[in-house]
Amino acid sequence: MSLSQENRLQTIISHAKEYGFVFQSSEIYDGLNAVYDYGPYGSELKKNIRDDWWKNMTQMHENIVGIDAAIFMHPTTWKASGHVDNFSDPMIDNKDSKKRYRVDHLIESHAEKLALEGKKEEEFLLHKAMDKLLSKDDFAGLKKLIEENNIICPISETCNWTDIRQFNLMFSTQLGSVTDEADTIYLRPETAQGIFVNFLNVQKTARVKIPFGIAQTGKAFRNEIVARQFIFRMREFEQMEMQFFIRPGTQQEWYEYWKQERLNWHLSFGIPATKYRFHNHVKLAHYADAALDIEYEYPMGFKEVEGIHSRTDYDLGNHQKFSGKKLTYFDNELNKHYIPYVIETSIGLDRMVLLILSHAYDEETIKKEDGNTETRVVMHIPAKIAPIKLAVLPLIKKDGLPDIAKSVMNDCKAYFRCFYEEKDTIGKRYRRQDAIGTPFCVTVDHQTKEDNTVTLRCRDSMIQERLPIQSIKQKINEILL
RNA sequence: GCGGGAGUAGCUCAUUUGGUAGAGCGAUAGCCUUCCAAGCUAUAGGUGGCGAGUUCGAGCCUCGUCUCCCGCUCCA
Repeated sequence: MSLSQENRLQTIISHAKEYGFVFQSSEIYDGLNAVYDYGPYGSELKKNIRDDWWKNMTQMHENIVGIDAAIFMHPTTWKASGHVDNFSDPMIDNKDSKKRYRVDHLIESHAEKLALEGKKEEEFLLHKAMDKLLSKDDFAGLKKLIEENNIICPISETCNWTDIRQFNLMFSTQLGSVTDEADTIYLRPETAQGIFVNFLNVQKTARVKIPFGIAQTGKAFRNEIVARQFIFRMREFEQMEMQFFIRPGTQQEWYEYWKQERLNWHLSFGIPATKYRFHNHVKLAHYADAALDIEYEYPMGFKEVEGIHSRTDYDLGNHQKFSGKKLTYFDNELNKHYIPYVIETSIGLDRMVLLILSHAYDEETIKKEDGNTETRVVMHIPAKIAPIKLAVLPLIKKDGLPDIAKSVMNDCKAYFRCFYEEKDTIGKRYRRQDAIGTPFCVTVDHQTKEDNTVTLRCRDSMIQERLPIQSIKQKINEILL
């Protein structure tokens, strides 16, 4: 690898733009922070990854079924899930220590100090003022309260504060007429809740028995404080999630099972295992009793691409509580009702796209016949998810070669994505396909007219073999499976 | 959000101390070509991220703003 790591992400971003994988959103208007669009090849790649995941999770696991839930959900969903309470606190930063605090925590700790000093009256008044301002979301008033009480940062010991900002994880909007006391609804911050609220619908209609899983892919939205590193952390992103419902008490074994199963899926793309590692969570989220990340070594270091969470009965239990509807499962073998436990596998599709781009991008130094060397930019995208599977190329655009090539194209295009091109020299066309990760090129030459054979050129090895024209379709299909 | 760096053609960059923009690659059209980007011809493409200010004159100086990268911070 001739590229230094620090330039590598930048190089990949440039390549992704130049060859139609990823564009910045609304670029003609200077873009929108941390929002990106997928271009012609990027959207194919993303779709292929999604399809492969879907096939692996549903088709290959008989006890997993899919759903496609709406992005909008009843507002109470997010109270039950814990998102409303856990992720909407006003925060303030100290400009000297650069530390960020929850405003209520900061004021509370000052109140405690007052209490310790015996200043009960002041403590009472401070609490009262804080509660009043908090209930009105009066951030300016809260900041004034902090300054008037000379509440300092415990680290820098200064009172040099930024303005107070609300970090609400969820994007909100209004459903129905705004003048009509419309309810605030949220864009889902995770797809998982669409699965949980449909638990009984799915279980009964698909007639599945525990243990079973529900899979779903779809967009989720998080108003990240800091969203960066290209498509790694976006505010609008796509998740591929599966919630696996199990008997209480069996979560450890299923946790281990899915940990291995999911890693196997990653390795099925031919990516070296050394590029992956598990990271066990020490601090657990509010819903989990065990959690780990599957991390991949991106250009910017090991980062989470997928999470495996043991979510216990937290979600179903809370939805039962908030909805008043029973969400239990009757287990015939145990002859009893229970709220199932859940193991979740949750992967970021966009992170997976970046993973593949990072893995695939290569600048090869190759020797030419005249002894000089040159650089070949090639995307080693695993064949089964490559945007284009086969490029069909007439060696030159006369002598009837294009007609034969077009017939190959027409013969294959119903089975996998093909690309036809006759412009420029054959070498140039090969390199163009390398740059977008097309694993195979078929070239029609003059010999084709004599014996109905063509050459099949492999992207990674650059080796060509001569094959009967009729065998191409089947050959590519076999490799892709 | 704080600190640092950066925004000039699709990409990589250049424009000597301010004088109204160039190159390579790429793209498009055509010619030539029997297998790995470097033949020939022509064409397209930039209100220098955007907006103000200073100046006779701003890509270059000042301010604001947007966006990207890095570090810190945050992270279900």
